[in-house]
Amino acid sequence: METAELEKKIRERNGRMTRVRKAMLDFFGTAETPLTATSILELLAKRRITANRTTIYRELRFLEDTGVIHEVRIIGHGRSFELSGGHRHHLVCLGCHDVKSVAFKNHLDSEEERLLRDERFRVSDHSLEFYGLCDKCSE
Amino acid sequence: METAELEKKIRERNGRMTRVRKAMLDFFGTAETPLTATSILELLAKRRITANRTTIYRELRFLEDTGVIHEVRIIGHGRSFELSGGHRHHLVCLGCHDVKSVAFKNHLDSEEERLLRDERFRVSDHSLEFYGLCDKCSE
DNA sequence: TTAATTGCAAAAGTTTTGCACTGGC
DNA sequence: GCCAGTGCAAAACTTTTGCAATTAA
Repeated sequence: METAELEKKIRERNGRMTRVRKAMLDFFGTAETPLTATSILELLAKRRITANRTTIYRELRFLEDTGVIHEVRIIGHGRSFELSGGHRHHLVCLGCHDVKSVAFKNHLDSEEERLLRDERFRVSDHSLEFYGLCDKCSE
Repeated sequence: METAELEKKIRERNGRMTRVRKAMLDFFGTAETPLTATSILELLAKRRITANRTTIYRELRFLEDTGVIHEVRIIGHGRSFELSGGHRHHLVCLGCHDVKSVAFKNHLDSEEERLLRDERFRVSDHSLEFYGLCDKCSE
């Protein structure tokens, strides 16, 4: 999503461009991995920006409600979020515990059609995580 | 997994067949949805079995270390677990919040090969969740 | 100005740990 | 009897809520 588009979405919700919000949008825009409340606090600290943990949680909820970010759940990690659009697939290294978001088209459309037919389940979204070893951790 | 096979795995780890463990194996064996510590406590209560929450967490860890169960992470739900082998795919209804485990073969092998080639990521496992509306909640 | 945002304190929920006691085999 | 399993209390984390103070527009 473009920065301009993000700002537009936020304005629509009567959102203001505050110090913390701006920094968080920046973090989400550049991160290659989903972010947790705690990791966001650490990133803020590096930039010498002080913010209360409560503010981060409230901001995460706001950005999620606004559709700017979405939640990601990965085994062995805390509740995390990433920018909406495109992503939703992750490579989770069981060695160094790093998580990399990868954007790629996959062929789950036929699977989703099958679920609608056989299970009468109407898929609107999906998430896919691969667990294994990254290049560095493969020895 | 067969009950006999489960018991064997547990014996190998010097595990004993206790009241709580037996009940939990039964729950996991029959549940069609992943179970959380809290839902297990509720199931135990229905059977008039009293157990401390700490015991449940310790048992979950034991069964996970033993390879009997594995963790499942689903958006909007607490940390949950299900019996290992086969499953790993879930239909998550955004209406009633029910989660159904479904076993099916999928065609991610070529995707995993691609990840090894392009990303040098050695996949050992994956998890796939579909979010949407179940039959009842589709109106 | 004025409504959104924030900080702080407190509460609620989840998960882990230490230690002494109990119970399966 | 031995050692795995358990309960209890307490601690460590994570997330939410209420309220008063602050600030972007």
